Amino acid sequence: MAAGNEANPRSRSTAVREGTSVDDMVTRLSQEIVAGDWPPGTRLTAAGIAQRFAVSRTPVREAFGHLFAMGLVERRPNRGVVTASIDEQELFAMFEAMAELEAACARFCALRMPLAERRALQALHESARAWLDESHRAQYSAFNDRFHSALYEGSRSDHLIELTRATRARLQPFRHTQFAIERRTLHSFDEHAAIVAAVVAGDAAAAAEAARAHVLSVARSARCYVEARSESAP
Amino acid sequence: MAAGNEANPRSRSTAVREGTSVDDMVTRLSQEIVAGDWPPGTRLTAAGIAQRFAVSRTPVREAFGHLFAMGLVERRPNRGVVTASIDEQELFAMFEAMAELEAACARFCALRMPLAERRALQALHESARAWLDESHRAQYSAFNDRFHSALYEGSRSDHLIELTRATRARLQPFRHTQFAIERRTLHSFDEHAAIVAAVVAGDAAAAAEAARAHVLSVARSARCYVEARSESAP
DNA sequence: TGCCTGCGAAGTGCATGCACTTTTATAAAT
DNA sequence: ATTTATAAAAGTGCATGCACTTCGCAGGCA
Repeated sequence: MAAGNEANPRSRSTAVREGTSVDDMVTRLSQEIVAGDWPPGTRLTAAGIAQRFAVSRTPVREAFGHLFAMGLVERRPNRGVVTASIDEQELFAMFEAMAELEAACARFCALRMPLAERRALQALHESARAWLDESHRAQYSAFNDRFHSALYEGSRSDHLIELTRATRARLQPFRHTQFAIERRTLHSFDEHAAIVAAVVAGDAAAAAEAARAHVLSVARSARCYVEARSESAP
Repeated sequence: MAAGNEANPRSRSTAVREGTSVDDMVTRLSQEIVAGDWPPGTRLTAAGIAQRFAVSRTPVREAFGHLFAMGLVERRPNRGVVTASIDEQELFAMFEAMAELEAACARFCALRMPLAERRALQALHESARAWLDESHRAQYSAFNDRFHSALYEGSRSDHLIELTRATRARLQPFRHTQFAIERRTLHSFDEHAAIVAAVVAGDAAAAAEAARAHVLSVARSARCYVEARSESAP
């Protein structure tokens, strides 16, 4: 159902003490869940995953712990883990929280970003003009990631950045689809422009409001997408 | 150093399948770390903890994973876990994020709390008058927890509530001490009053600002406390 | 004396086995 | 035919063993 079999029997001696076998599994599994390879509710058996990654069940259980902490799977005592399902209400709640987090980041940017960094943010934003056309969807998506990262980092508030990134990661599969919607790229660019203008002007309230509006706008697009998908395959 | 030895050899048969041995350890260890029983940087050995809780090292490792996810310990590959140390800068970053989170909660309260709940919040706040005196410090602290919880729940935004609670938990040991400071209780009460007034009035911006100011005020108290402690025992 | 080197203890990380629980398949009874 | 009882299969959760890594310390060398 998901990616192929990685049971690559590289000489055991190299696998031992690799030190990252758990992290490796966490990375791959989270990517797959987030990408939608495993439909919500899919049961993940320790033995199955262990075989796939050619390790024993012990590290797999540890990896499950990480995935649980990330909110990507649900744990039921004595009954294993299943991939988490996000219903529409939870999804909107997460976008709502995301909007507040990004608003806080934008607010701090407006308050304390150094002048050079404000100019850099503006330049980054302007650079996206080249990717506005539908044919450069991938490039615009990559730019979008950089833009939002710059907004987070600009807040200079490590814990806020951490929370924002974590929430963003969980929303990844739903944000990712937004640019499939007609003209969304243009709206996104305009909304970014409002954020940048407020940050450059040092207007904290306006920056927060613009960032909030932007995320909620993305949320509406995602909601359309989810509704469309759930109708097509109920 | 921390609590006593729980190696209670209850008949193995009851311990088996208890289903909660890991959760139990996580709860206890997190409480102890948060309470400061284990000074930051203390090394936690799997064997030691296993002996203390009368389990094997496997569930202990799983518990370590949870503690790591909570940010209470740091993990170094092949070198075990040590209790996390929060330096002053990180501490302030967390309070800063907390201020934004509570501001967002207060904002949503002002926007969407039902009338009955606003009245309940006001009543809860008023009830604290009875505990303003220094001699009722414990009662005021308990009230304070309820008040903030009501503010989170009132936001009606599950993910935001989750983030706020998680951050609050990590700040617990530092918030906890605030009421040791002279007259802090009175300031706290006044700040709460401002939040309540804005929420009741439905003024989102004022509610957010009042909540933010309140948390930052707590942060200043905590900072004084940390500075005092680090001077006394360097 | 100061720096490297190799040994040993301590401790992590993973594999495996087993007891127990849940689930599924099968058989009996109404 | 449907429901209930039962047994086997599948799978979780923990204990234990062992290979490997790290760290501390004594002895060799300059």
